[in-house]
Amino acid sequence: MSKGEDTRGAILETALSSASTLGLSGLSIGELARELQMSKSGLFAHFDSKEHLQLEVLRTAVGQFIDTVISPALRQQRGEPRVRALFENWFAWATRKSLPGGCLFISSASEFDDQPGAIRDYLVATQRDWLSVVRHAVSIAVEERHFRSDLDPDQFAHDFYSILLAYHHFSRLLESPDAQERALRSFEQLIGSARG
Amino acid sequence: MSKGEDTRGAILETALSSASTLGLSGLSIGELARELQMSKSGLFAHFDSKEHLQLEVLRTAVGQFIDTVISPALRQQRGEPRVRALFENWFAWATRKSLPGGCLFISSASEFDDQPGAIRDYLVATQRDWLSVVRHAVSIAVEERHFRSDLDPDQFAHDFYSILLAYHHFSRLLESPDAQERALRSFEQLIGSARG
DNA sequence: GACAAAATAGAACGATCGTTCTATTTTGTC
DNA sequence: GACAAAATAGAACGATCGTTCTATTTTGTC
Repeated sequence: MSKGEDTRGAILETALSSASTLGLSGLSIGELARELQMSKSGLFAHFDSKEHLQLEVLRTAVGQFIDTVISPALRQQRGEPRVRALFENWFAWATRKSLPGGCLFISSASEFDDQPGAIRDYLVATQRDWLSVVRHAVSIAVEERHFRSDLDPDQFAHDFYSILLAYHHFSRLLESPDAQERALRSFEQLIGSARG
Repeated sequence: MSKGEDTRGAILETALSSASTLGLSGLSIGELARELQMSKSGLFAHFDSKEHLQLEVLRTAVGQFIDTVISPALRQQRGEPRVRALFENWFAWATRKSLPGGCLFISSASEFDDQPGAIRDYLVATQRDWLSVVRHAVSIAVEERHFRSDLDPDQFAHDFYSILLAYHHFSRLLESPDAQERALRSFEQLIGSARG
């Protein structure tokens, strides 16, 4: 790994962490340079534009999401266990130390839902991918007869993600101490109704 | 109504609308002044600080929320009809023309969940109030024997709001055409399980 | 260690930010 | 319509924004 790639990686780590609390738009090249003790122009040279930096931050987050949430789940047994793993791993993701402000995808969602452009497009694609990973795991669980055959995997994926969205909202803004417990309960109910 | 109050009201209307798409932090006094064809300093004089302007925008939104969602629901029959009205009225709120960017409370939530201060405090208080309005309507429905007696109104309010949060996410970012239909279906299921 | 290439720093750009100050205009009352 | 009060405008502030340019330093290769 060359020096440049090293620096670039360090910048993206720091930027990801601060984007999770300040939002992607809240990122400031000057502020990042100060944190990393380098010059604005030196930092800028790695990305050519702020939007490109923001996209790279999102790509970094996607990489971590795959490593933390998706890949470990794929190593679990097909069917219900894998669906459960996706759910549990997501919590590990949303509470990991490198994301002090919670899931970057969720916080960026309302930030960019009205801002057309490359960032919004990438966010939308990412969310669609995530939903289809869940949907696919669910249809495998139907195949394996862990879930009932008339289950709608699309609706399940939707309800699955709803639980996570609500958890994020309640735990971060309202600081409800029972947010996680509630999410777990909702999830068990969802699984229960899927078993039929 | 004096001239000053008139202007102030017009500023808040415009600011609310643009905050719904750009976020509360995205508000710019210079940009607002341009839209309203007045001077920055003339506009500024009404609020004394940007944070105060942001708080007043939120207060304006709360007023509209009460008028659109809560008051009409309180005029409905106690019990399940009132709970239904709260749900339906919320959709009118989230799609109203003065909020082109959707519900300001939801978009501000992830924007300020990591920014301590008066705005965050006010948002938290607002969300708590809203949840307790729902909770109260639900316990009345229990009293009226529309819902089963062992129903947990707190959990119901949580699930109720989860549906709205998910709808907001899916309809705004992913532009799912079936988001509302899905929300309605989830709501009917929630009501069904509450009847017991 | 010479040397080109890669990485970083420094200074400056035009633009915009929120805010303060003073001057001017408009409003409402007698 | 005179007159004080209220509302608005204008100019300027220091700070920060993303970006561009040129100069310097550091890296990696022979």
